[in-house]
Amino acid sequence: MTSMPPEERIGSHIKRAEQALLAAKTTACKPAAVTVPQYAALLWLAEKPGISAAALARLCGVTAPTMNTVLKNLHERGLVERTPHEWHRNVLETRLTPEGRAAMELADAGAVRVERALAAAFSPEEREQLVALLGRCAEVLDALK
Amino acid sequence: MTSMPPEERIGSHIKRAEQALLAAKTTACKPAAVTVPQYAALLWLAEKPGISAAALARLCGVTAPTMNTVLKNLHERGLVERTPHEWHRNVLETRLTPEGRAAMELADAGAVRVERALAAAFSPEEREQLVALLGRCAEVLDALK
DNA sequence: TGCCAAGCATTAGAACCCTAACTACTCTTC
DNA sequence: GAAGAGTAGTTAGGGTTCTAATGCTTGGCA
Repeated sequence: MTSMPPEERIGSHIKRAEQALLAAKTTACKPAAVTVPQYAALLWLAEKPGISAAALARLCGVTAPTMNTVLKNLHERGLVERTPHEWHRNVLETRLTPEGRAAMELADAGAVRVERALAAAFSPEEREQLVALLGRCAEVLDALK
Repeated sequence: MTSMPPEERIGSHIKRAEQALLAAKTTACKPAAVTVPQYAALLWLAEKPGISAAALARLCGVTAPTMNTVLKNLHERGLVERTPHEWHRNVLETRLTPEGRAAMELADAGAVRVERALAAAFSPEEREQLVALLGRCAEVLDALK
């Protein structure tokens, strides 16, 4: 009595691929003892040292409170340090510690391995198609908001 | 110093599409006052009344403890009922209540609306391509496990 | 000068999701 | 009949995610 069978729902295929991706990245990040969101934050921090938590949240596609908890966990483990900004007393500048950089590089090696394996499964044209089609998905769904 | 730019990572495009999908479905489920995972559980329960929580978890692609918490929330709100199985005393049969069915139908209307809008953005050939490419993604990533 | 909008950080509360571990029951096999 | 395998349910604990709300600082504007 269902109005639309699961197989015909494009969303279920997107979700399935994303689940597999998350699982693969989780195991890839395991040697570094960080989670996937933690790795994402560390990766952006390596590229933009001293960024604010709010800006980092935007880059990672999460909300500020979410990034707050991620950074809290990273800070408790000594992977990042947070120092007050010179002028904007309210802003905390976040940076990688040496341990944080090491963890990021270890996790990145695993993540890149996953990405390379994924990319290797497609021809350059297929890759381009896939990215384009996914982009249109995001566009349509965002417009639906 | 990053080994691979984000734009070249197929995974980031998959994640982006999935995020947009989740956001769209979340708003679509809002009139029924259920979350997306709750809607997924209700949808399968409508199709397979009396299913066990473990089997439902497998259908929804989550673990048994996760489904346990989802069902607990649904049960507290009176959307599902759970009765002991006749023979297998250990099994709890889960069924929709009338309120649960109403919520499912309301949420399903919104979810189908999202799926139709998504499908309308592609030609039949493109749709087929997208599903095939996503399937290959899941396959490759699962093999990586 | 003083007010106010904007941005940053944080807390609280709810929900989801996982792994790990434990308990209970059924069914098969010896 | 009894041991073991398999399945179901649950608890515990850590982590991520959201919305809503609060407090703080800064900079623009009257």
